[in-house]
Amino acid sequence: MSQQRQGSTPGEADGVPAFPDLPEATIARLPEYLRALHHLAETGAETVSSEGLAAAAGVNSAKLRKDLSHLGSYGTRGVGYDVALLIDQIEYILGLDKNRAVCLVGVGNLGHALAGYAGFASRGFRVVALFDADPKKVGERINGLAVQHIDDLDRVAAEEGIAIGVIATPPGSAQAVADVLVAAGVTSILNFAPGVLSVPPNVDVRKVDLAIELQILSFHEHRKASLTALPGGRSAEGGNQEAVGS
Amino acid sequence: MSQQRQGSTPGEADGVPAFPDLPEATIARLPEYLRALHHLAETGAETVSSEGLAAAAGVNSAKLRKDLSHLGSYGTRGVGYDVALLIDQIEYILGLDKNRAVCLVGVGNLGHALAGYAGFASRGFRVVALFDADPKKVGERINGLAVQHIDDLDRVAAEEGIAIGVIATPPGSAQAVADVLVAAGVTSILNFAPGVLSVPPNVDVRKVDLAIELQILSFHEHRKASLTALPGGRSAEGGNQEAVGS
DNA sequence: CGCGATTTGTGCACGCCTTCACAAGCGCCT
DNA sequence: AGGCGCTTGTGAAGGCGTGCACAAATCGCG
Ligand SMILES: NC(=O)c1ccc[n+]([C@@H]2O[C@H](COP(=O)([O-])OP(=O)(O)OC[C@H]3O[C@@H](n4cnc5c(N)ncnc54)[C@H](O)[C@@H]3O)[C@@H](O)[C@H]2O)c1
Ligand SMILES: NC(=O)c1ccc[n+]([C@@H]2O[C@H](COP(=O)([O-])OP(=O)(O)OC[C@H]3O[C@@H](n4cnc5c(N)ncnc54)[C@H](O)[C@@H]3O)[C@@H](O)[C@H]2O)c1
Repeated sequence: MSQQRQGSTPGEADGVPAFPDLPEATIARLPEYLRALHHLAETGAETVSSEGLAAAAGVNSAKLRKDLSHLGSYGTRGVGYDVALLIDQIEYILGLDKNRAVCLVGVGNLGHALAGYAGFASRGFRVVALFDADPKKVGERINGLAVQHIDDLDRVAAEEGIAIGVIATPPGSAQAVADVLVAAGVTSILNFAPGVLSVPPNVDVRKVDLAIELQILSFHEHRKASLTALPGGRSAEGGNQEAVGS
Repeated sequence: MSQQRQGSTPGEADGVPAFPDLPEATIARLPEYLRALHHLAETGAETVSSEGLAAAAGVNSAKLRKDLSHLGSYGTRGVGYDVALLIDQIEYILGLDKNRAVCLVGVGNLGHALAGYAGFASRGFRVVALFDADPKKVGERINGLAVQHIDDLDRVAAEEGIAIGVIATPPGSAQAVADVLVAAGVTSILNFAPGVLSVPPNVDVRKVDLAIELQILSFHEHRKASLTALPGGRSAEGGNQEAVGS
């Protein structure tokens, strides 16, 4: 009710707590901090300094402090951050305490691997439904979950309260599947099919394209090769030489 | 004008052509332009305007023009860009004309899917070797390629000239595998295991973490939910397609 | 009780990236 | 041949993110 922009503590038992608008870059790093924190917690650490956590997450310590400062003051000067408390905070901000329901569309080569992936459940998500358009796939059970026909998506999504959908179909079907998901009320999509999806502005799309990742790496290979080729004149590329630098 | 070494065509028979240092953000988008261009080429388009290509790639047209301008002037004012020429240009810059050899380590749930993925070959990469530490997996054939023991990685990488490695092992093994790859002369790594890899500065690492992607989506779900819970006001303005590549 | 060691939180400056707006260039039509 | 419409390429401005450097805050200890 009294949600002023000055609300401060998010753990507030006030129904709808103040929601800080974090920079997008910060949001993208929070999951990495969270993973590092869980790892620390398992090793028994109770507190951690910004320096230590930054190292575990692979970032600059100043950046980490600034990121964490955006979600409130949860550190103690001279001591560090309380690991358990920080985990709760980040999980709250990311909305992971909701144990969100996720559905997966396209149980092919990749979808099969995703459906059996334990890393989802351990990080705050429940895969509650699998869909495919191929009648031969429907009924197949993966990890105790039966593949359903995509025509049932609308109904199942409503029943299970699914807000996040994962697309693992061929590129040609991705837009159609996205349309089905959106029509079913899904407002977040993770897309593995190469290509651009068109969705309403209230729907968030993130894409994962392995070929793009490899092509970026390839660029740097190309760049590195052209650099090493400059001084010597060796036409590299193909023969592999040992690591230079430290 | 301000640049001194510029204007060199890629097909230059000069051995080592000038290599423009593109902004990292531009590099990350080139693969998306390339995919869109291939799609256009298949539909028979000979030229495309910055507006049209930008729409196909899901970006702003000014951004696209600036990106392309970094690799030279390959457009024609009043007409647009020559599709075939631009494809060649981008593929050259990304080093895709080399048809790079890639190896995959960890033929488990995910690795199996990756090994059978046709999207690598069609986008400029050859998966030439599969490795695993499990004796039961060694010898298994996937897509005509036999799984080899990771102890052979060093030898095979040298034979095949492998510069790019993909890690699909459990997180606990990822660092050890990275060390093996680096020792074998691999200078680019795509890592699917959650966690931070430590590698020499001349080695590039890109990571793909599905849980992170979902958690970012979860944050936006949380944000959207808290907005609709507030008294009226602004409905989410939301970004369209955002792709934050690492 | 006060002091020094330690670590957080942040003001600030810098550089990168995005976006706008428009002059320059090109082809086509008259 | 000349003008007109279209599109590229780019200067400039603004915004965002990063990293430095330091004051403020806290704890432990004498
Ligand atoms: N396999 C990989 O390692 C890999 C890696 C990166 C990206 N991808 C991408 O992921 C997607 C899936 O790849 P894959 O190898 O699993 O392909 P696949 O052909 O093995 O599986 C696709 C599945 O989607 C189903 N499908 C097709 N149209 C559908 C529709 N309209 N509705 C519901 N289901 C439908 C098919 O029945 C099939 O089961 C592709 O876009 C591919 O480019 C795959
Ligand atoms: N399965 C998925 O959909 C999925 C999704 C996202 C991320 N991941 C990540 O990808 C990785 C692999 O996942 P998975 O489900 O395929 O696991 P998995 O257990 O099915 O497969 C792992 C494979 O790696 C092999 N391996 C283990 N140690 C090795 C070593 N030192 N050298 C070589 N090979 C070794 C194992 O023998 C096994 O075959 C994990 O880190 C996981 O977190 C998986």
